[in-house]
Amino acid sequence: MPNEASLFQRRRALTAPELDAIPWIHLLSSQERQRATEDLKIADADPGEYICRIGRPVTYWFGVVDGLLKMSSDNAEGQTMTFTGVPPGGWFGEGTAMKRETYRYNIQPLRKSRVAGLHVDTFHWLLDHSIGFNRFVMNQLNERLGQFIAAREIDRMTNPDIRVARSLASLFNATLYPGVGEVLRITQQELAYLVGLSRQRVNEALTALAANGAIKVEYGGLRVMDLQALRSRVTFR
DNA sequence: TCATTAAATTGTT
DNA sequence: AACAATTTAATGA
Repeated sequence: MPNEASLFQRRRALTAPELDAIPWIHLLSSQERQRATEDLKIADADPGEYICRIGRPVTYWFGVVDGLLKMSSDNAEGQTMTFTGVPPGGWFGEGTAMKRETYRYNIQPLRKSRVAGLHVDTFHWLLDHSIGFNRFVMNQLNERLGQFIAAREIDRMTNPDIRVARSLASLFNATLYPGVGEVLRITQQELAYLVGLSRQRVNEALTALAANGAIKVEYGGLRVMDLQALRSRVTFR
């Protein structure tokens, strides 16, 4: 069984474009950036592999460079409950990293992904030294709070079309996931896992959303045409 | 670079 | 859950 300890055994340094794509790197001074760059690691993660597990002590603050991850936890009955997906540009675990506690959820790739990691000690060093970094983390926490409130609302939705629409709107959050852009790379099967519907039903919902002009369905991905419509549309058909 | 083949994804029942 | 149709990725000349 692979675990997070083995993940960064396959690590390597980041290439220049990979480094450039990290949203917070540009907020640092040259000195801070140098320290962060020296510590940053990147690794390929396979589907099902654990990037972090509930209860394990925090060792890294993680970011998605490429691919798609899912954040989940296990409830009392042992059932797995998926909270959300994490698309490219997303960084997570800052709350736990700040408190140096143990992870509160499991993170696994839905497909082959490239994951970057910053050691928790370096994370704290940046918190102690960089105002730009603090601003990023604060903004991140604030946005995520909004996400979790939205997620609770989504859970109460019974209409599958609306569930899919709102979930998509969350994944297209430009602040939390700056790597996504216009096109979200996600298959209908992957989206089905995230929203907890069958692939068929997701396909039907996507067709309806496309008919409304909110998105365009592409092979292996979705293009946003009207993000507001995804967020606010109350009913379809 | 192009043609062929395999694999992945989508649309539908 | 199964199937056909479509798109992409991989392979090799």
